[in-house]
Order: sequence, then C-alpha cells, then structure tokens
Amino acid sequence: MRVRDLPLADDLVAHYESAGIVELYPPQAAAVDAGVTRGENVVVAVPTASGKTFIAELAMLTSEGPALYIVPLRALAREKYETFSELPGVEVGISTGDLDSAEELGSYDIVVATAEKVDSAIRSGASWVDDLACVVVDEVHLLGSKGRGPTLEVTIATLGRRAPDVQVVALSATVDNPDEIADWLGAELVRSRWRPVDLRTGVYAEGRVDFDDGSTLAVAVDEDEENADTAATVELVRGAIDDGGQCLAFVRSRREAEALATRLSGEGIGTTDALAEEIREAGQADTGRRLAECVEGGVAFHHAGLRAEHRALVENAFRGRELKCICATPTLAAGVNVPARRVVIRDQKRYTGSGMEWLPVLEVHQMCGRAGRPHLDPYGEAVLVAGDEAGREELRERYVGAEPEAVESQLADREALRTHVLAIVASGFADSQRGVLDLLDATFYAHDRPEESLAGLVESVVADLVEWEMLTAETGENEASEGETEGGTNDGEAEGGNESGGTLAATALGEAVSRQYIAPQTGARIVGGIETMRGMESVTGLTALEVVCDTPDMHGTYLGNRERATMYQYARRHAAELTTDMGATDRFERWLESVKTARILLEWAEGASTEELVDEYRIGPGDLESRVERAQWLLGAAAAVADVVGGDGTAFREVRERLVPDLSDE
DNA sequence: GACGAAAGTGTTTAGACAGCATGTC
DNA sequence: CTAAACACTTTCGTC
Repeated sequence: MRVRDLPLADDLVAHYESAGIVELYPPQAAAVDAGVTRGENVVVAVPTASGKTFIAELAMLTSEGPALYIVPLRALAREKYETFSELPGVEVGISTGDLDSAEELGSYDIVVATAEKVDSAIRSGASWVDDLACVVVDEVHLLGSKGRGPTLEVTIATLGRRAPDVQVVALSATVDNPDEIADWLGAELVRSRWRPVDLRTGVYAEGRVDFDDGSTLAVAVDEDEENADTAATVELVRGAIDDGGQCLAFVRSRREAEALATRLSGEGIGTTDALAEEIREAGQADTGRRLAECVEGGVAFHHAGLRAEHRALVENAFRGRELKCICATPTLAAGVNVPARRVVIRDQKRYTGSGMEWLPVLEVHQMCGRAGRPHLDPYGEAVLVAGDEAGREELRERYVGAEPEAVESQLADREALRTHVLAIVASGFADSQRGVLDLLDATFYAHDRPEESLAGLVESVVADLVEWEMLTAETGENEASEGETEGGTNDGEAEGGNESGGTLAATALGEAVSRQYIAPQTGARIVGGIETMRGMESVTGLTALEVVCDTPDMHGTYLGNRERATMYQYARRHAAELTTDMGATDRFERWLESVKTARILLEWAEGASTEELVDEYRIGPGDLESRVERAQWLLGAAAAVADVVGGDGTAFREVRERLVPDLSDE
C-alpha cells in the first residue's frame, strides 16, 4: 500500500513523499485496512518506532473535523506539536500546564494536550471537546499506571460520552492484553511485532553476549576490574561507538548515571564543546557543571534531577548525533524519541521503598525498543548485563523471552476515585450516585467487571467527600440527619437501604477543589490549615508553605538521617508559624519532610540561588524547579480555597508572588 | 603506642501531570 | 520481604 493510494490531499502526499514515506509499513497498512482513514476506532499495539505517529496523522487528517492528540508528558506534547506543525495546511494548537496556544482551542485542526489538561478542560466546561471528530490517545498502556491511569480512562470515557460519534485511535506499546483495550473502545485491534529496523536482544555474562537470534558477541573485559558489570557496560558502549553507532546505557540511580558518564567521558569517545558551552549557559549549579564536563567527552547523563532545559539539550544533541552516549535512569525509556544503535541495561532492579524490585517487563522492553535508528542502523541491539551464568538464565527468562504485563485499571484506588467522583458531580455530569456510576460504567475498569464492584467504593468515597464538605447528599425519603458523623469510614455500610437514590451536589468548596485540579485530600488539608491559621498570631510565608507542602499533591523532599535532627530543631524554633502540632501528628516523618520542602521554598522566595539550595539540601536543580512550579500552583489553589471558605488567603498570595520561577539566568 | 589497612556499620536510592494571569520581539 | 554502592567508623595487625 502506497501513500498516494490513501485518501489524502495532494500537498499532504507530496509532503510525505518528500520525507521519504512512499510505501506504508505493514502495521500502518493493517491500520488502514482496519479503518483508521474511514473513521473507525482502532487500537494499535506495536513496538516503538514502527510508525505509530503516521497512523495517528492518518486518522486526524482524514477525520471530518478537529482532532485531539493526548500525550502523557509535556516534553512529548512539544515533540508532537512540532511534528504535526510541519504538515501542510494544518493548524496545530498545544495545551499543557506550562504551554498554551493563544487562540481558542476549537479553532485548530489538531490540538496536542496532556490527559490532565483535557480532563481539566472538560471539568471547566470547554465546549470544543463536543466538536471533536477524532481523538488519538498516545501510550494508552498508561491506563495501568497507578497515579495517572485513572485520569486517562475517565477522560476517554467522558469524551466518548460527550461526543458519541468521535473516532478513537489508541496507540499502545506491546502489552499482554491489547484486545481488552480494543474491546472496551469498540475498536479493531492491530497488533504486530514488526519493526523497521531489526532488533536483537541479548544477555551479557562472563565475557559474552548471547543474542536471541543465536548469535554471540565476545566482549573483552578487564579481569581485575572491581566491578564487572560496569566494566562490561563500558566495553559494550565503546564497542557500539567504535562501530559508528550511538549508545544508551540505563542504570539504577542518578548517582550511578553520573558516575558512569564521568567514567565514559574519559574514554576518548568524542567531543562536543559547543554543547558543553550551551549547557554551562543554561545553568551553573554543580550538576550542570558536571554535565558540561562529561559532554566535553562526548557523553551525557540524564535524569530528573536535571533542569528541563538541560534534559532537552541532551536529547536534541543525541538525536543530532552530536552526542555519542547517554547514561540515564529509566526517565529516558518512556520519554521523547531518542533512538540508538545499541542499548545497554546494566541494572534491572530498582529501589522501591521496600527493597529492590525487578523492573516491569514492559519497562525493560521499552528501553530495549530504543535500539535501532531507522535509516541509520542496519540493526538495533539491546543488551542486558547479568552478573554470572545463573543471572543470564534468569534475565533471559524474565525479559528476553517474556510477554509484558497486562494493563490493569487502577480506578479502584480510593484517592483517584475521590477526585473523579467529585469532578463528575462538580461539573454537573451527575447529581446522584446512580448517575456517577452510569458515567463510570464507560470506563476501562467497569468494562469487564460487574457494576456492583464500584458501587460500594463510590458510596464510601462519597461519604469522605460529604465529611469534607465538598459534597452534600440529600436523601429523598428520610430527612437528612445532620451531625451524625458515623465515626467509622467502613466501606459499603449501606445504611437505611438504597442510598443511590439521593441527590448529590457539590458545595462551593467542592467546586473550587475540582476546578483548581487539586486532590480532595489536598483540599481538606488546606481547609484545615486555613482554620488553624485563623487562631494563630504569626502567620508567615512559612505557614502558607507548610500547609501546601503537607499535601499529597506536593512530593516530600528526602530527609537524610543527619538532616533530621537539624530539621527538627528548625521546626521547633518556628513552631509558632506552623499549623501542625508536631507532638500530636501521627505522620511525623512525612510531615518533617514537608517542613524541609517548605523551608527550601521559603529560602528560594527570599532570593537564594539554585546553587546554594542544591548544595545545602542535596536536591537536584530539576527537583527544585519542579517543586517551585508545583508550589505556585498549590499556593494559587489554596488562595482560591480560602476565598471560598471565608478564610484569609493573603499569606498564600504573598509567598506565591515572591516565588518567581527562576532568578539564576544570567 | 602510632599508624594504616581491613572489616564493619549506617545511609541512600526513579519519575513528574495539573490552575491562573500576563507579558514579548 | 528480595540489593548494592558508598561514606564513615571501628577494629585489628604490624612495626
């Protein structure tokens, strides 16, 4: 099947042909057969880099009306926005938390947005979603991710409800149960293992890589080396580069990514002084300096402690083949497109808080899938590094020959369900438990489960929201008995028969919480904080920051053992400014972490530089950046909540004003 | 008793979406 | 619960 045979305008055909796309890849042809160009729903489960974007473009370009492309990451949104912008005669808009198109989103042919942004737009009643003709969901397998999967499925379900005739195209990594996703969406499934570049996967142990295609590769590793895995990794990286390729190396922690990069940069791999200069200009913190030094040796490291700008510079330089190697934490596996000839996965376990755990098969496969640059490499190679022969066998069984995990809905998570139940009521999509359940019936969770399994959960979640005064529940028959707080939050305690008939309504607080896009629990914590602040003599910036940092929407900052004592003293010294009685809290550790975060942000607001804070509190510049960003959002939300509950939002507004994003430039 | 090496002990560890209101060559 | 690198401390051996 050729591009010119497709129902596309001449200038589009010319655009593709000039980019070298003439003949369709087999999965693309299969998607056309399945009806992507005829408005049919299609789920595409194929490996990375096998042309999913083109399939999405076909759907969006042939649909009669505007299209929406949903992505999981802001960096990905930008990448897709740029790609689609090159299409002739197509107006593209973008909408993420940090970037928004100037025009009303309804005026574009294609809008690229994060799932959260779409969810938020739906909640605030955006009308453009009703006119959509096509929705593409990139990386649908994220349906199974704990924090963000529920948002994705509720958003998809709601979109389907709002625009029943909309075409849904879902793009997935290869997972175990794409048929279930397809079934849920009423879609045709296109499933394939085809790749434009061959990929062979192997395991290294004791001087030799055994590939799954039967070939082997001898690797000369120095016997005296104290760490055999690292030595092998170094050799594998160097081998790929000597061969004219590029290489990605995945390790477990940030520190190890930096250590490996530093070591490789001394191996005479290449030089990229211009890039090093750009990196120095973009940030002078210690991390940035070390990165620049590595880059002078042709190698970079990449992890979330890096500033977003540094990350983007590294990714672009690698794509431009300026950089030969990136040593990364798993950040890179799911992010923007950075293909390499060889991928080396030195560590396959990760710390999780309760010991080391094997990485999910899906994640390892995604790392492996980065191997093989179309049109540049004759093949791609992925190598897992094992300690010994026993490890080789284990890795082969676990990853090389294994199917990835199935995608499972996470909607039953209490926290997630609270958020979405509140949103459904607050935005007027339902005014009873019955109505909420009706809407949730269209989710992936409900697809192959009896409806009752959600009913009990929804009921108990509604009880939470009523207790927090975000919802009111009026029962039709018996009069609402106020004050009976019913101490236990026990699930499914159906009192007085069928509650589902009652009327649900969002309070002003509930509406504010939903609109500000904060978790109900965060809202409750803020309300509690505002009430305590009323009786306090010294309400300061620290007070406001403590409240906001002590919520589930703000992540804590790691508290070292030695630091703990210092933080404790700090908290005691400032006890009069804090809303929490440290003797009474049952989550002392977690709270002390919040105080640390608040303290860092306060110093930032008072003009401390990135360098000072990174040094003093041992966090990466990227971590600081993301915390400042989140704090701004949460402080704004807290001020809005204060207005609604009749509190004083001044403290929140004042710090927020001083919390400027970045002073360190120039 | 001084010194340094070896063995023991404790610490640390990945990632990153959202609101809102303005200003800019 | 299933780890491993690293920093820091204590112990031990030698002269």
